[in-house]
Amino acid sequence: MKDNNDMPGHLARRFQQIAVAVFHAEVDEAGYDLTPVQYAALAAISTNPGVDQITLAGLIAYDRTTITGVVDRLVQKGLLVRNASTKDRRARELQITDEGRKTLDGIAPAVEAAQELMLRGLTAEEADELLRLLRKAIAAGNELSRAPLRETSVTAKAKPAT
Amino acid sequence: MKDNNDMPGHLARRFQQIAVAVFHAEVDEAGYDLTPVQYAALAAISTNPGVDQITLAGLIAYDRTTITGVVDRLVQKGLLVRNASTKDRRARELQITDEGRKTLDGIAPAVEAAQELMLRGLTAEEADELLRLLRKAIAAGNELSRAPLRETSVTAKAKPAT
DNA sequence: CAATATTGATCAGTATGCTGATTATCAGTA
DNA sequence: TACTGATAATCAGCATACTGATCAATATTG
Repeated sequence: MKDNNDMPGHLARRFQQIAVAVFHAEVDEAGYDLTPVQYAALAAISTNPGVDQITLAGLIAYDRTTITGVVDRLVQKGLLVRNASTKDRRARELQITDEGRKTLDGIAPAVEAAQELMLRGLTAEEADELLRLLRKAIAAGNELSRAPLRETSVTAKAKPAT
Repeated sequence: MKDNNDMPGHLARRFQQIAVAVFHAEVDEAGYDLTPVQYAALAAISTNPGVDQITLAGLIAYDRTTITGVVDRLVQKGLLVRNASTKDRRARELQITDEGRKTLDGIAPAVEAAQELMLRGLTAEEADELLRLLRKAIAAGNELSRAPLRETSVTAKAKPAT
C-alpha cells in the first residue's frame, strides 16, 4: 500500500495548505486583510497597469472565472479601479489606486517573511533546489491545467516583437 | 522586483493546481467521478475502518469542517456508510462499502498514472528529491496550518503504546 | 456587407478550505 | 450529583477554483 507521503499530489496539497496558512498569519499580524490570491493580483496589476482581466489571469495562472470575484473584492476594498476599455468595449482595464499601492508597499515585509517561514525546515541550498524542481515540474505541466501561465503582457500585445 | 517564480507560495499553488487537473483528467478518463480529496478520504477509511471524522481529518490533514461535506458526498454516492458510534454518541464511525472498495480498486491505476504525470518534467532522481524536500518542508510547517497531520490512528487510540 | 467564428467578461452550479459559533455528549472533579 | 471543561460534529459565512453556458463586442471570411 502506497503511503500518502509518496504521493506528489498529496504533498502538493499539504505544502500549499501550509503556505496559505503562513501567508495569512504574517499578513494578519502586519495588520492587513489580503489573501494570497488578492496579493498576487494586486502585484501583477501594479507591474502591468491597464491589463485586462484575461491577460491578468494568464500572468499569474488563474482561471478566468476566478478573476472576476477576486477583482470584485479588490475594487470593493478600494485597491483597484476597473474601467471599460476604450479600444475594446468588451474588456476592462485594471489600475491600482494610491491606496492599493500603499497596501502593496506596506505588506511587502510580511509577504517576504511568509515566503521564508514556509521553507524554514530546509537549508538555503535545499530551498533553492525545491524551487528549481517545482519550476521545472510546473513548466512541464503548464498546459495541463485550465489556467496556464501566459507570459503575454499588455506591453507585448501593444508592441509585438516583430 | 521579485519574480513570481521565486515565490514558494506561488509555486506551491501552481504545482497543486496542475496536480488537481491531472488527477481529474486521468480519473475522468477511467470513467470515475471522484475528486482528489474524496479519493484520499476513501483510501484512509479503507485502511482505518470505523474511524471517526476527527481522526480521519488528522490522518489526511484536512480541516474538520471540510470533512463533513466530503463525507456527505461520499455517502451520497454510496461509497461510505456513516453510523453513530455506540461507544461515543457524539462520534460517527465511517465504513467503506463494497461499492466503495470496488471504486478504490478500479481507480488505482488512474491515480498512479496521475502521480507520474504531474512529475513528467523531472528525472527519477529529481522526482525523488522533490518529494523528499516537500516532506521535509511540510514536517517543519505541520503545526502552522489549522489542519495538521495527526498520526493517531483508531488502533493506536484503542491500544496505547504504553 | 453578411454570416461566422472568436474573444472578454460574467453567471450558475459544485466542491474545497478556512474562521468562528453552536449543539450534544462525554470526562473529571468537588 | 452538580459543575466545569473538553470534544465530535455541524452550521453559517466567506473566498478560492473549477465546468460549462451566456451575452456583448470584435475579427474574419466569403
